[in-house]
Amino acid sequence: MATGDGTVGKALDVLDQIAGFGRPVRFSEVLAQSEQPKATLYRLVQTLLKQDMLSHDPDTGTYTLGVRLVRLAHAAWQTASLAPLARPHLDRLAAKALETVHLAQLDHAQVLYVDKRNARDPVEMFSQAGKIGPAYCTGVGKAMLAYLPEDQLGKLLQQQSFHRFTPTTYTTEQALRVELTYIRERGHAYDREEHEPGIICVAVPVLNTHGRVLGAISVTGQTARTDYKALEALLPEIKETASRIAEDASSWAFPDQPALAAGGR
Amino acid sequence: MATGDGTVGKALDVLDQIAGFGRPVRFSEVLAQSEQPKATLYRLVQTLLKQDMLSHDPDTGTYTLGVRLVRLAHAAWQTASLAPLARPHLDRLAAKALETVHLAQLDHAQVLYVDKRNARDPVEMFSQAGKIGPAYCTGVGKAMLAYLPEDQLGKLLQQQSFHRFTPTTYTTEQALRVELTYIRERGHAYDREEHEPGIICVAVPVLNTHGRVLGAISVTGQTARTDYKALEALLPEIKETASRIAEDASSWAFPDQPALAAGGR
DNA sequence: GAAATTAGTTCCATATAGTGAAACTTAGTT
DNA sequence: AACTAAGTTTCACTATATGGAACTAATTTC
Repeated sequence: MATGDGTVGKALDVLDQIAGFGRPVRFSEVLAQSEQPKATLYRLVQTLLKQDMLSHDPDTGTYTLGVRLVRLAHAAWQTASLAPLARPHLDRLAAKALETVHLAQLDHAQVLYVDKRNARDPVEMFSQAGKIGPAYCTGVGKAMLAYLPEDQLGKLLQQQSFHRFTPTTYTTEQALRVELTYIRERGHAYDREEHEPGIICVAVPVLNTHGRVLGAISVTGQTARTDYKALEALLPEIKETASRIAEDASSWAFPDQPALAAGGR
Repeated sequence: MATGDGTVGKALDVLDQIAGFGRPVRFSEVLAQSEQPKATLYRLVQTLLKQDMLSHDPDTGTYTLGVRLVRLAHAAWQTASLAPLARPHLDRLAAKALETVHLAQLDHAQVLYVDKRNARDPVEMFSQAGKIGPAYCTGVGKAMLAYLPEDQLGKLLQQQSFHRFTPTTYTTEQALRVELTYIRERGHAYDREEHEPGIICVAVPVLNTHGRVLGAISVTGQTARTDYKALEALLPEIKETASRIAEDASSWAFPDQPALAAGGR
């Protein structure tokens, strides 16, 4: 928990903490969770309040994440996540796949689902996305790990818990490393009920021009309703989708009107 | 622009700034916009980088908002915005209204649209929301201003630009204040093509139990396709929706299992 | 209704953590 | 090889954050 790093680090930890509650919280609740002494925490909260990163309801004496975060949230979603850019491609894939499609990115040792498309009810959205999961036992997670440079991979693997969720979960770094080799060879990853019984998926990484991992997409099914054969049949589509997303991502990075920048907000 | 406030404030300003670009930026671009001296800015960026609030692409030497923000984004959206909670109510309203429905909240002197429902294509979402607009000449903006306590209202009105967008735009504080009185009297606000020609709307504030302004909802139409009569006919529905949202908001603030809190991430 | 408990806020001497001018190191030009 | 611009590091200085403790509501208990 202790990210340590200076005042800014502490302030951000407070934000994370309050975000973690998922509801309005009182000062004392935060204090109980915090390592910071009362006065320090108090000042941090006050600072964040003045910065509009938190808001305070004087009626109930509770704190919530503030509007400025919501605004930044929007920008982050637009810029830092592949979601908005990948949307049309995912839609197309979801329509063909008739199964649940996920778009994920790496967040430290974990997988962050940034978008999800369900063939049946195409609505749902941001509320659905935002979930996190373990990297070592999900299709998208393994697909991304497989294409990471060794130094990063090493660090991330050390952070994995290798908890056994199901009988097929890889529970050692070595076993996982072998699997990653196969994934690199064939260009896609499987989830063979490694995280949840009855849930299988095929996943493909999204790599930019330099071969760097941007994210991964997957098509998920239930053993009751589908099998590997059916999912594999979709692989050309999935790979096509991944490369289209990668293409869009590479081109948008530098819209060639850097002149506009001066105009700012 | 200079929010001033300590190291945290400066760091957040950097985030805002990078968010403002809406694309990956180089250090020098940020530096050019910044009031901070090179070394200071550099350290701030490094800190944010270490904190995962920014990410750096070594291939292009550019910075983007980081995954941690995307994660916070999700939490902020869930907690700080009325959107997820209002969703089912808005859906119902949109179905009946057959017009565009907006949900907005106040962000300083501006209106932040946190959700938007279009009767025709019910998809779209976070990407669509997040827009901001002026408070003094939009239905939702005026609906919220009308119910603000005087001290806050005074401050906000000073920040309004009162730019004339159309012939009907209120361009003085005084004129707007008169309008606000009427809004309080009848309980709803109109946008009489004050922001965009041909666009009209009725808006209603969402007030919590204590009478505090949480947000506002509106139904928008085009003069070409509809008129005030038609929109007014929807008022009972709109007001009903607003009070339902308010109700939900009040009850969710304190789910009565505060014991769970200890479990947190 | 006085005493005790808990939540929230302010003080202030201290030292830590942030500052920024300048020097240095790449990397890219001419 | 000489020049320029972008990015990074250094270091003496000092502004800023720190946190123990004291203070002030609010609640609760006896």
